[in-house]
Amino acid sequence: MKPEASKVLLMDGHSILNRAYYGLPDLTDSKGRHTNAVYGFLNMMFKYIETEEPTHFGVAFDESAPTFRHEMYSAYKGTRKPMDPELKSQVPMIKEMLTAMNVPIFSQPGLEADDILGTLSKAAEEKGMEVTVVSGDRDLLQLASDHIKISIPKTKKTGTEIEDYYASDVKEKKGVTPEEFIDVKALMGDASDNIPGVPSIGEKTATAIIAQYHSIENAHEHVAELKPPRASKNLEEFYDQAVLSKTLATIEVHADIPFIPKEITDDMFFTNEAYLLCKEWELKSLVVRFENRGDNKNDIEGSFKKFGSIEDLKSLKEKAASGKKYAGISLLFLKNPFAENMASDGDKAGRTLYGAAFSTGDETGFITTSSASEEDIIGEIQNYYDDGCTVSLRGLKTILPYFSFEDRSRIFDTETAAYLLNPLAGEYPACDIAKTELSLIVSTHEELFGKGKSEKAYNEEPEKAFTYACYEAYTSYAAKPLMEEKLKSLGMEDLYRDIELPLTYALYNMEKEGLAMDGEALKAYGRKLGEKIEETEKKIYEEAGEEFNISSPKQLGTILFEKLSLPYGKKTKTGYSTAADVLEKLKYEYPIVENILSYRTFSKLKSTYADGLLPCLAADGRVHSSFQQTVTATGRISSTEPNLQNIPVRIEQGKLIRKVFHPKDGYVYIDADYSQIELRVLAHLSGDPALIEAYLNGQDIHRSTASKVFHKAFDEVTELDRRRAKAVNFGIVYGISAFGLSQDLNIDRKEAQDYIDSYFDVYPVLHEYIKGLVESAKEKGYAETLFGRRRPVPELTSSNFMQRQFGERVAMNSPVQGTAADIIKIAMVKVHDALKDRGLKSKLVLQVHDELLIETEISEKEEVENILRREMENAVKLRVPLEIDMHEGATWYDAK
DNA sequence: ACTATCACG
DNA sequence: ACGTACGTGATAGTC
Repeated sequence: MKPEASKVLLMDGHSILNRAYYGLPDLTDSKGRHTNAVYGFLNMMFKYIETEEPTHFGVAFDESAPTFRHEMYSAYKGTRKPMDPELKSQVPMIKEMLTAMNVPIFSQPGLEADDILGTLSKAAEEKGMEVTVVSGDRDLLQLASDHIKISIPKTKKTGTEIEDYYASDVKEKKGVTPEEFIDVKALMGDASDNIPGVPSIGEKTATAIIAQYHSIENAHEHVAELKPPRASKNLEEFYDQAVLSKTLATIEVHADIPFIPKEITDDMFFTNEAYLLCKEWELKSLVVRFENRGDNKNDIEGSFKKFGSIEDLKSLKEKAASGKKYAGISLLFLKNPFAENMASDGDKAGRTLYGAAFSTGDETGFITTSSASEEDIIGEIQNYYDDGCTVSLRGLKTILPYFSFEDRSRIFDTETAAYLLNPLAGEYPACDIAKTELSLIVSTHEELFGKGKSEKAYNEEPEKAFTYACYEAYTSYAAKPLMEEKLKSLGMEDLYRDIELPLTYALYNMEKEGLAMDGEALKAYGRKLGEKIEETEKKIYEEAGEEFNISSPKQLGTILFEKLSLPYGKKTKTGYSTAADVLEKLKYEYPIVENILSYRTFSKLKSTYADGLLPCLAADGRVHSSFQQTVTATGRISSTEPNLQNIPVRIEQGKLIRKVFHPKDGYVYIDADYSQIELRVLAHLSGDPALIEAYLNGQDIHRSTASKVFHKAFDEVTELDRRRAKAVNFGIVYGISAFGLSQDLNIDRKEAQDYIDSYFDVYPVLHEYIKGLVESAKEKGYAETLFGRRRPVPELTSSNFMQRQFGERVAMNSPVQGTAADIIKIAMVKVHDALKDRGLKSKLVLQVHDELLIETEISEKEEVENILRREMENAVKLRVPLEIDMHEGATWYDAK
């Protein structure tokens, strides 16, 4: 193709906007405008402009007025489902943006975008131009030719994939020519376009018929020969409908449109008006695109240097130490090739340093362990810190094994800060921090090294490792002051400095200590479960009359609800529900169900706990779980590999597993857990006098609630009353709903609603408070804890009733769960620091949301108990006392 | 990769 | 008319 050949790019406006809307997560600017579809559309547009390099460009939109084809089919079927308001609001926005960019918009009353695209592409082809039509709609394939390419972007989890179709590709992939594709559609119909088609003919049959006969008219002539017979019969009967369908499916290519696509000139796209819109809608990466136009690369990348020796790092470090006195750093690690043989000891766990970047903003340098020793590199950075300088980094917990950063006030962790600023993101890689805080576009780890993300890639591609580390160090440097400012203005400065950052140290030490586990005892426990499973399995097969996979909900459902025809309760989208609450109701009448429940219990215990924990046992005889500080929406921590926060305790057979966790010789466990911390938090936050008084009097809170709600004397409350009141108390904490409560108590919804109503009559102040929480979250857009931790609740503005309802429960629950999380974090930090400051041998080894476990040296028992009680009960002063239960034991089982 | 289930708070 | 209790993580089965 001649380079000066004209090339037209046409986009299907609504279709691409639609794809972008459903393909991207919800994005809003600070004024609450939804922008994800606009953002996705523009990114897609620029991608095509860059890869296709067209000379002419335009975007087609449907007119909102009903069109000829719409009217014709509306006789057949009802209406399309209405557009989400969040998407609808973005239609005028994208048009405004395109207009600002001087991009021509084609739309005309009475014409659909398809017809415009059809007419324009054929007209362009006649003029000898190459054409690319971008749409998410496969109907457009009928327009493909040798010079007209239909390009269909697909947004997948893995990124955007593009399918391109010239006429030959349509033939190859669809088995028919573009023209014949219309006839295929006329036969198979299209529910979303309300094209009726012919009954019983689907895509396969339609394609086969048209491939042989080329048109519906010709197929009709040979209707007697058609296979299968049903298709033959139906085509005869519904031929009129097929002819109409063909009309409906045919895209107009001779519409009367006076416009031609506009030639792309310098004044298209990057106009000042468009720039201002990007800024207003906070489309940060587009703002950057505008600002960086001309010099493709970000300016700072030019300042990145490779250090050839430790002297280079030293001189930059010294310059920094005498100047601004703070720097960003980034360390890259390799998986140690011997890691498999050296079981994790919770410390430098199978890692070796590949290189480190050091950034002072103006200058950023990277040094690898091929030009300096690991000791020297670490030493220089440690030295810099020891000179009283401040270090900003990302992921403090993984870096702590290499340094001694005792003075926390001179450490800034961008990851933790980013989590506080938005706890919903899930992950906080440097590229996201750069984008959010600096409007800087940086390649992601995956973009640079691919999906496998094996750390070996650093050795194979040192250039990329260099770029990656420098950007991370630079980002940590540049984002620090901005993030600190944000934390301050949002009132989260103390939360960050006094709670989260010190907590990282406590979590690091907990991971390092680990929990001692008796591998042999665990194996024996596993064997015992194995026997139980076999026994139970036999009984089930006997009762079912056949062998099947009991662990397969699908097979189990078939056996129970079809073969044995038990009454089924709920259904899931894939079949019958076999969840425990359904089976629970059947177990008294059907012995097989009881055995199935036992089987479930045993196999859960064996697979997840007995077998699951064994590979986690490190060479030092201990289990080193990872504690995640930046995962949960509410501020709790989580535990992985293994999860030590869900070790069985409620179930008798499961509880036994706690006997395999035992302290080392000369030590005992001391376990302390808060008593009803969430309900106490709620009493404090709401200020409800009735609730507060019950706690001040040291009453059994559930009994007290039952006595009030059911109007009975305290001593006359039955166990059932108490159990119900307890469920309501829990429900309140979760953001109560009558349905949820009725499920939990196995009562009907009406009765559950009565309980809730009576509950709120008894605690009117609490009721007002809870209503206020929802109001406040709606107004501010987030829920917050006593210590200022925020959780955005975007669901509250959703157009979906269910989503909004969920948002309301979140608004009620997050401040309670979150404040409780804040409190135990404070206690953890205080306990951890107290043990350390006194030089005790006893160590904090586990946190389970409202519980702390300390491996206690025997002679330190009393001191540890004092510390635990004091720091936990006085972590914060509330209107009600915080109480703990504390036990000691020779195993975790005994300490509960 | 997704769903169903179930362990914990 | 709908279909839900809040917050997690691991496993097995299915696609």
